[in-house]
Amino acid sequence: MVRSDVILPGGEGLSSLAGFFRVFADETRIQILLELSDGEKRVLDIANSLGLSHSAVSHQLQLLRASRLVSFRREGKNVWYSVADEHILSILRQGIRHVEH
Amino acid sequence: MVRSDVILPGGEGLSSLAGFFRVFADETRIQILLELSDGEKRVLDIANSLGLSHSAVSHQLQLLRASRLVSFRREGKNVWYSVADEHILSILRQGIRHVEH
DNA sequence: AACAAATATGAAAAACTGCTCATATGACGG
DNA sequence: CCGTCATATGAGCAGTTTTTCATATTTGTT
Repeated sequence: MVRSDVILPGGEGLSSLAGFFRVFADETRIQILLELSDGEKRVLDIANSLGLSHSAVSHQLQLLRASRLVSFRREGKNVWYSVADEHILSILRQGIRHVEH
Repeated sequence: MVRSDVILPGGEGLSSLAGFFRVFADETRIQILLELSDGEKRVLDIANSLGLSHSAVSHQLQLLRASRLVSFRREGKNVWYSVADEHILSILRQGIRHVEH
């Protein structure tokens, strides 16, 4: 494999590429994504499952929303979150495969 | 896709998974890996190409070594670095594809 | 041996992250 | 409308990360 096979990201692309990987670079966010891989969940569902404060989860979900890794829909008081698309989980899976050797 | 399709990493696996993605979560390290995707390079080659100090590059290379993302061989005064395996670049490529939509 | 070249390392500053705590917003029931 | 439930947001703190600067190590040359 030579460099020309990699589409080189220039200045701004480089920053968004690093930013993209940075989202996965946190245990809490990974756990949230894995929780959501199970299906739609609300903020408190996730917080309870993972033993985290609702605030911590909400903050991370805002970040995941901003990065477009999760979708959400409001239903009354509740907000249901889900993984934005299959591709996200496929990247996680690839990472898992790598750390498992 | 349901959760059982994702091999769930437990406590320690979760941390190494996050750690794995963290390596890609930095512009400088991505640039270094892209430089190396071109073929073997020395510390100063990389530093000059990217306009960084040799010290900064050397520090990052130690980190990339510790994470086993790069290989290296000593040749006299020089140390030649290269990407450890094709899989690393394939993950980078997948990320690039994603940020490009 | 003395020196220069390439790389490595340590410490400390500067920048960034993720959490907590407190407060705010928005929706529903009474 | 008032209280409560679910979620969101802002400020600040603690811990981590990345760079810089100075110094050390290692190898080759004269």
